[in-house]
Amino acid sequence: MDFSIGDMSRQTGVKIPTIRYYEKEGLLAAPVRSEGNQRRYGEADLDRLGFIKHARDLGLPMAAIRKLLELSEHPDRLCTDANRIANEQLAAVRQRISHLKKLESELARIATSCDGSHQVADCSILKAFGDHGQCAGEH
Amino acid sequence: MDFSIGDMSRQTGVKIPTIRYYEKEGLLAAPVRSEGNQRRYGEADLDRLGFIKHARDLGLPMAAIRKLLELSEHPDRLCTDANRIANEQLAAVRQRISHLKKLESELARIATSCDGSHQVADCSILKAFGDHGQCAGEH
DNA sequence: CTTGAAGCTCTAGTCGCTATAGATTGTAGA
DNA sequence: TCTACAATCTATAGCGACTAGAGCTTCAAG
Repeated sequence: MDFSIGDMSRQTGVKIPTIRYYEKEGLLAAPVRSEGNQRRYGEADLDRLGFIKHARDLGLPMAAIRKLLELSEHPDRLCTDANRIANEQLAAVRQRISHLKKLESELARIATSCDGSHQVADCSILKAFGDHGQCAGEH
Repeated sequence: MDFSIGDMSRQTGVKIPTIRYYEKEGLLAAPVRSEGNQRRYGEADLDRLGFIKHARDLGLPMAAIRKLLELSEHPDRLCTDANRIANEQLAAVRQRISHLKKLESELARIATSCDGSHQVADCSILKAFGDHGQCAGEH
Protein backbone atom coordinates (compact mmCIF):
# COMPACT_ATOMS: atom_id res chain seq x y z
CA MET A 1 0.00 0.00 0.00
CA ASP A 2 2.88 2.35 0.65
CA PHE A 3 6.40 2.46 -0.63
CA SER A 4 9.80 3.11 0.82
CA ILE A 5 12.12 5.50 -0.97
CA GLY A 6 13.92 2.47 -2.38
CA ASP A 7 10.67 1.15 -3.87
CA MET A 8 10.04 4.52 -5.48
CA SER A 9 13.52 4.49 -6.91
CA ARG A 10 13.18 1.00 -8.37
CA GLN A 11 9.75 1.72 -9.84
CA THR A 12 10.69 4.96 -11.54
CA GLY A 13 14.41 4.68 -12.13
CA VAL A 14 15.05 7.90 -10.21
CA LYS A 15 17.96 7.52 -7.82
CA ILE A 16 17.35 7.79 -4.11
CA PRO A 17 19.37 10.96 -3.45
CA THR A 18 17.59 12.55 -6.39
CA ILE A 19 14.19 11.79 -4.87
CA ARG A 20 15.25 13.50 -1.65
CA TYR A 21 16.58 16.36 -3.73
CA TYR A 22 13.21 16.75 -5.50
CA GLU A 23 11.54 16.87 -2.12
CA LYS A 24 13.91 19.57 -0.93
CA GLU A 25 13.21 21.52 -4.12
CA GLY A 26 9.47 21.22 -3.65
CA LEU A 27 8.70 19.06 -6.72
CA LEU A 28 7.55 16.30 -4.40
CA ALA A 29 5.66 16.91 -1.16
CA ALA A 30 7.31 15.72 2.04
CA PRO A 31 5.70 12.30 2.61
CA VAL A 32 4.55 10.76 5.86
CA ARG A 33 7.21 9.04 7.91
CA SER A 34 7.46 5.64 9.59
CA GLU A 35 7.95 5.42 13.36
CA GLY A 36 11.67 5.32 12.67
CA ASN A 37 11.52 8.48 10.53
CA GLN A 38 11.74 6.80 7.13
CA ARG A 39 9.76 8.14 4.16
CA ARG A 40 6.55 6.30 3.20
CA TYR A 41 4.95 7.13 -0.15
CA GLY A 42 1.59 6.40 -1.77
CA GLU A 43 0.42 5.80 -5.34
CA ALA A 44 -0.08 9.49 -6.03
CA ASP A 45 3.56 10.19 -5.10
CA LEU A 46 4.66 7.41 -7.41
CA ASP A 47 2.69 8.86 -10.32
CA ARG A 48 4.02 12.31 -9.67
CA LEU A 49 7.62 11.07 -9.57
CA GLY A 50 7.03 9.17 -12.81
CA PHE A 51 5.78 12.37 -14.41
CA ILE A 52 8.88 14.23 -13.27
CA LYS A 53 11.17 11.47 -14.51
CA HIS A 54 9.61 11.39 -17.94
CA ALA A 55 9.67 15.15 -18.31
CA ARG A 56 13.31 15.30 -17.19
CA ASP A 57 14.21 12.58 -19.70
CA LEU A 58 12.60 14.77 -22.34
CA GLY A 59 14.93 17.57 -21.35
CA LEU A 60 12.51 19.86 -19.55
CA PRO A 61 14.19 21.99 -16.92
CA MET A 62 12.90 21.73 -13.39
CA ALA A 63 11.25 25.15 -13.62
CA ALA A 64 9.11 23.98 -16.54
CA ILE A 65 8.18 20.81 -14.69
CA ARG A 66 7.20 22.84 -11.67
CA LYS A 67 4.83 24.84 -13.86
CA LEU A 68 3.30 21.73 -15.41
CA LEU A 69 2.77 20.23 -11.97
CA GLU A 70 1.07 23.41 -10.78
CA LEU A 71 -1.11 23.39 -13.88
CA SER A 72 -2.18 19.84 -13.32
CA GLU A 73 -3.48 20.87 -9.92
CA HIS A 74 -5.95 23.20 -11.61
CA PRO A 75 -7.88 20.94 -14.00
CA ASP A 76 -10.42 23.67 -14.75
CA ARG A 77 -7.91 26.04 -16.37
CA LEU A 78 -7.09 26.26 -20.04
CA CYS A 79 -3.99 24.38 -21.06
CA THR A 80 -2.44 27.24 -23.01
CA ASP A 81 0.58 27.21 -20.73
CA ALA A 82 1.17 23.49 -21.13
CA ASN A 83 1.06 23.93 -24.86
CA ARG A 84 3.51 26.82 -24.74
CA ILE A 85 5.95 24.91 -22.53
CA ALA A 86 5.95 21.90 -24.84
CA ASN A 87 6.52 24.06 -27.90
CA GLU A 88 9.29 26.07 -26.28
CA GLN A 89 11.02 22.88 -25.31
CA LEU A 90 10.65 21.51 -28.83
CA ALA A 91 12.19 24.66 -30.27
CA ALA A 92 15.08 24.45 -27.83
CA VAL A 93 15.77 20.82 -28.74
CA ARG A 94 15.72 21.65 -32.45
CA GLN A 95 18.16 24.48 -31.93
CA ARG A 96 20.51 22.25 -30.00
CA ILE A 97 20.38 19.66 -32.78
CA SER A 98 21.25 22.15 -35.49
CA HIS A 99 24.10 23.53 -33.40
CA LEU A 100 25.49 20.07 -32.72
CA LYS A 101 25.33 19.19 -36.40
CA LYS A 102 27.59 22.10 -37.24
CA LEU A 103 30.02 20.96 -34.59
CA GLU A 104 29.86 17.43 -35.88
CA SER A 105 30.91 18.35 -39.38
CA GLU A 106 33.71 20.52 -38.14
CA LEU A 107 34.99 17.93 -35.71
CA ALA A 108 34.82 15.30 -38.42
CA ARG A 109 36.98 17.48 -40.65
CA ILE A 110 39.45 18.04 -37.83
CA ALA A 111 39.59 14.41 -36.76
CA THR A 112 40.17 12.99 -40.22
CA SER A 113 42.91 15.50 -40.97
CA CYS A 114 45.26 13.57 -38.69
CA ASP A 115 45.91 9.85 -38.35
CA GLY A 116 47.85 10.22 -35.12
CA SER A 117 51.13 8.95 -36.56
CA HIS A 118 53.18 12.12 -36.82
CA GLN A 119 54.64 14.74 -34.53
CA VAL A 120 52.75 17.31 -32.52
CA ALA A 121 54.66 20.16 -34.15
CA ASP A 122 52.94 19.42 -37.47
CA CYS A 123 49.61 18.29 -36.10
CA SER A 124 46.68 19.67 -38.02
CA ILE A 125 44.36 18.90 -35.10
CA LEU A 126 46.15 21.27 -32.81
CA LYS A 127 46.31 23.82 -35.60
CA ALA A 128 42.60 23.41 -36.30
CA PHE A 129 41.60 23.83 -32.67
CA GLY A 130 43.69 26.95 -32.50
CA ASP A 131 42.44 28.50 -35.70
CA HIS A 132 38.83 29.22 -36.30
CA GLY A 133 39.59 30.57 -39.78
CA GLN A 134 39.40 27.12 -41.33
CA CYS A 135 35.87 26.51 -40.13
CA ALA A 136 32.98 26.64 -42.53
CA GLY A 137 30.81 29.01 -40.51
CA GLU A 138 30.38 30.67 -37.19
CA HIS A 139 29.69 28.77 -34.00
CA MET B 1 52.43 45.27 -27.40
CA ASP B 2 50.52 43.98 -24.40
CA PHE B 3 46.85 43.67 -23.66
CA SER B 4 44.58 44.32 -20.73
CA ILE B 5 42.06 41.68 -19.72
CA GLY B 6 39.40 43.72 -21.50
CA ASP B 7 41.42 43.65 -24.74
CA MET B 8 41.73 39.89 -24.42
CA SER B 9 38.01 39.60 -23.90
CA ARG B 10 37.15 41.76 -26.93
CA GLN B 11 39.62 39.94 -29.19
CA THR B 12 38.49 36.43 -28.30
CA GLY B 13 34.90 36.85 -27.19
CA VAL B 14 35.67 35.22 -23.83
CA LYS B 15 34.12 37.16 -20.96
CA ILE B 16 36.38 38.78 -18.42
CA PRO B 17 35.34 36.73 -15.39
CA THR B 18 35.81 33.61 -17.50
CA ILE B 19 39.38 34.61 -18.33
CA ARG B 20 40.12 34.98 -14.64
CA TYR B 21 38.44 31.64 -14.06
CA TYR B 22 40.67 29.97 -16.67
CA GLU B 23 43.68 31.41 -14.92
CA LYS B 24 42.53 30.07 -11.57
CA GLU B 25 41.99 26.66 -13.19
CA GLY B 26 45.45 26.68 -14.72
CA LEU B 27 44.44 26.80 -18.40
CA LEU B 28 46.10 30.19 -18.68
CA ALA B 29 49.30 31.11 -16.89
CA ALA B 30 49.12 33.99 -14.43
CA PRO B 31 50.30 36.96 -16.52
CA VAL B 32 52.60 39.78 -15.50
CA ARG B 33 50.92 42.65 -13.70
CA SER B 34 51.01 46.41 -14.14
CA GLU B 35 52.26 48.59 -11.30
CA GLY B 36 48.67 48.86 -10.16
CA ASN B 37 48.25 45.05 -10.12
CA GLN B 38 46.29 44.74 -13.36
CA ARG B 39 46.86 41.80 -15.72
CA ARG B 40 48.98 42.42 -18.82
CA TYR B 41 48.99 39.80 -21.55
CA GLY B 42 51.13 39.12 -24.63
CA GLU B 43 50.46 37.62 -28.06
CA ALA B 44 51.12 34.08 -26.85
CA ASP B 45 48.42 34.45 -24.19
CA LEU B 46 46.02 35.75 -26.80
CA ASP B 47 46.66 32.75 -29.05
CA ARG B 48 46.26 30.37 -26.18
CA LEU B 49 42.97 31.92 -25.11
CA GLY B 50 41.75 31.77 -28.71
CA PHE B 51 42.62 28.08 -28.79
CA ILE B 52 40.67 27.49 -25.59
CA LYS B 53 37.68 29.45 -26.89
CA HIS B 54 37.52 27.55 -30.14
CA ALA B 55 37.85 24.20 -28.42
CA ARG B 56 35.14 25.10 -25.88
CA ASP B 57 32.84 26.20 -28.71
CA LEU B 58 33.41 22.78 -30.23
CA GLY B 59 32.20 21.24 -27.00
CA LEU B 60 35.48 19.94 -25.61
CA PRO B 61 35.47 19.73 -21.82
CA MET B 62 38.15 21.63 -19.98
CA ALA B 63 40.00 18.42 -19.11
CA ALA B 64 40.43 17.61 -22.82
CA ILE B 65 41.60 21.13 -23.53
CA ARG B 66 44.09 20.87 -20.73
CA LYS B 67 45.52 17.75 -22.37
CA LEU B 68 45.74 19.37 -25.78
CA LEU B 69 47.51 22.37 -24.30
CA GLU B 70 50.00 20.12 -22.55
CA LEU B 71 50.57 18.25 -25.80
CA SER B 72 51.24 21.42 -27.72
CA GLU B 73 54.05 22.16 -25.30
CA HIS B 74 55.86 19.02 -26.45
CA PRO B 75 56.19 19.45 -30.23
CA ASP B 76 58.49 16.42 -30.50
CA ARG B 77 55.89 13.90 -29.33
CA LEU B 78 53.56 11.88 -31.51
CA CYS B 79 50.09 13.32 -31.82
CA THR B 80 48.26 10.08 -31.06
CA ASP B 81 46.59 11.65 -28.07
CA ALA B 82 45.35 14.67 -30.01
CA ASN B 83 43.85 12.33 -32.56
CA ARG B 84 42.17 10.26 -29.87
CA ILE B 85 40.70 13.33 -28.15
CA ALA B 86 39.23 14.65 -31.38
CA ASN B 87 37.67 11.29 -32.24
CA GLU B 88 36.25 10.81 -28.76
CA GLN B 89 34.68 14.22 -28.94
CA LEU B 90 33.23 13.47 -32.35
CA ALA B 91 31.68 10.27 -31.06
CA ALA B 92 30.21 12.11 -28.08
CA VAL B 93 28.66 14.76 -30.32
CA ARG B 94 27.14 12.12 -32.59
CA GLN B 95 25.65 10.34 -29.63
CA ARG B 96 24.12 13.54 -28.32
CA ILE B 97 22.62 14.26 -31.73
CA SER B 98 20.96 10.88 -31.98
CA HIS B 99 19.59 11.20 -28.47
CA LEU B 100 18.20 14.66 -29.16
CA LYS B 101 16.55 13.45 -32.34
CA LYS B 102 14.57 10.89 -30.40
CA LEU B 103 13.48 13.57 -27.97
CA GLU B 104 12.56 15.85 -30.84
CA SER B 105 10.17 13.39 -32.41
CA GLU B 106 8.55 12.63 -29.12
CA LEU B 107 8.18 16.26 -28.15
CA ALA B 108 6.78 17.05 -31.58
CA ARG B 109 4.14 14.39 -31.08
CA ILE B 110 3.31 15.72 -27.64
CA ALA B 111 3.21 19.36 -28.71
CA THR B 112 0.97 18.85 -31.71
CA SER B 113 -1.48 16.75 -29.71
CA CYS B 114 -2.77 19.91 -28.07
CA ASP B 115 -3.65 23.29 -29.47
CA GLY B 116 -3.87 24.98 -26.08
CA SER B 117 -7.56 25.78 -26.35
CA HIS B 118 -9.13 23.27 -23.98
CA GLN B 119 -9.06 22.45 -20.29
CA VAL B 120 -6.18 21.05 -18.32
CA ALA B 121 -8.23 18.09 -17.15
CA ASP B 122 -8.30 16.74 -20.72
CA CYS B 123 -4.88 17.91 -21.79
CA SER B 124 -2.99 15.33 -23.76
CA ILE B 125 0.27 17.15 -23.08
CA LEU B 126 0.01 16.59 -19.36
CA LYS B 127 -1.08 13.01 -19.99
CA ALA B 128 1.82 12.45 -22.35
CA PHE B 129 4.41 13.81 -19.94
CA GLY B 130 3.01 11.56 -17.28
CA ASP B 131 2.89 8.42 -19.33
CA HIS B 132 5.89 6.96 -21.01
CA GLY B 133 3.80 4.15 -22.49
CA GLN B 134 2.81 6.26 -25.51
CA CYS B 135 6.40 6.86 -26.52
CA ALA B 136 7.87 5.08 -29.50
CA GLY B 137 11.00 3.82 -27.76
CA GLU B 138 13.12 4.11 -24.68
CA HIS B 139 14.96 7.27 -23.76
C1' DC C 1 43.33 67.12 -11.59
C1' DT C 2 39.17 65.12 -12.13
C1' DT C 3 36.06 61.83 -13.52
C1' DG C 4 34.21 57.72 -15.18
C1' DA C 5 35.36 53.39 -17.22
C1' DA C 6 37.85 49.42 -16.33
C1' DG C 7 40.10 46.48 -13.29
C1' DC C 8 40.88 44.08 -8.72
C1' DT C 9 39.53 40.20 -5.05
C1' DC C 10 36.30 37.48 -2.81
C1' DT C 11 32.14 35.14 -2.12
C1' DA C 12 28.08 33.02 -3.48
C1' DG C 13 24.84 31.40 -6.87
C1' DT C 14 23.50 28.66 -11.09
C1' DC C 15 21.51 23.53 -12.55
C1' DG C 16 20.67 18.94 -11.50
C1' DC C 17 22.30 16.04 -9.40
C1' DT C 18 26.12 12.69 -7.02
C1' DA C 19 29.21 11.18 -3.35
C1' DT C 20 30.62 10.56 1.16
C1' DA C 21 30.45 9.95 6.22
C1' DG C 22 28.54 8.45 10.16
C1' DA C 23 24.44 7.34 12.54
C1' DT C 24 19.98 4.91 12.79
C1' DT C 25 16.17 1.66 11.37
C1' DG C 26 13.92 -2.30 9.11
C1' DT C 27 13.63 -7.06 8.17
C1' DA C 28 14.69 -11.92 7.36
C1' DG C 29 16.77 -16.03 9.05
C1' DA C 30 18.51 -18.95 13.11
C1' DT D 1 14.26 -13.24 20.52
C1' DC D 2 18.57 -12.27 18.77
C1' DT D 3 21.62 -11.17 15.16
C1' DA D 4 23.26 -9.64 11.04
C1' DC D 5 23.05 -6.87 7.29
C1' DA D 6 20.56 -4.13 4.02
C1' DA D 7 18.24 0.12 3.75
C1' DT D 8 17.54 4.60 5.23
C1' DC D 9 18.52 8.90 7.69
C1' DT D 10 20.89 13.83 7.84
C1' DA D 11 24.28 16.93 6.50
C1' DT D 12 27.86 18.53 3.80
C1' DA D 13 30.67 19.00 -0.18
C1' DG D 14 31.69 18.43 -4.98
C1' DC D 15 30.88 18.38 -10.06
C1' DG D 16 31.44 21.54 -14.66
C1' DA D 17 31.79 25.84 -16.48
C1' DC D 18 30.84 29.63 -15.58
C1' DT D 19 28.03 34.19 -13.83
C1' DA D 20 26.71 37.88 -10.63
C1' DG D 21 27.46 41.05 -7.11
C1' DA D 22 29.76 43.93 -3.57
C1' DG D 23 33.12 47.00 -2.48
C1' DC D 24 37.39 48.62 -3.56
C1' DT D 25 41.46 50.52 -6.59
C1' DT D 26 43.65 51.98 -10.92
C1' DC D 27 43.93 53.73 -15.56
C1' DA D 28 43.47 57.06 -19.21
C1' DA D 29 41.32 60.91 -21.56
C1' DG D 30 40.19 65.70 -21.31
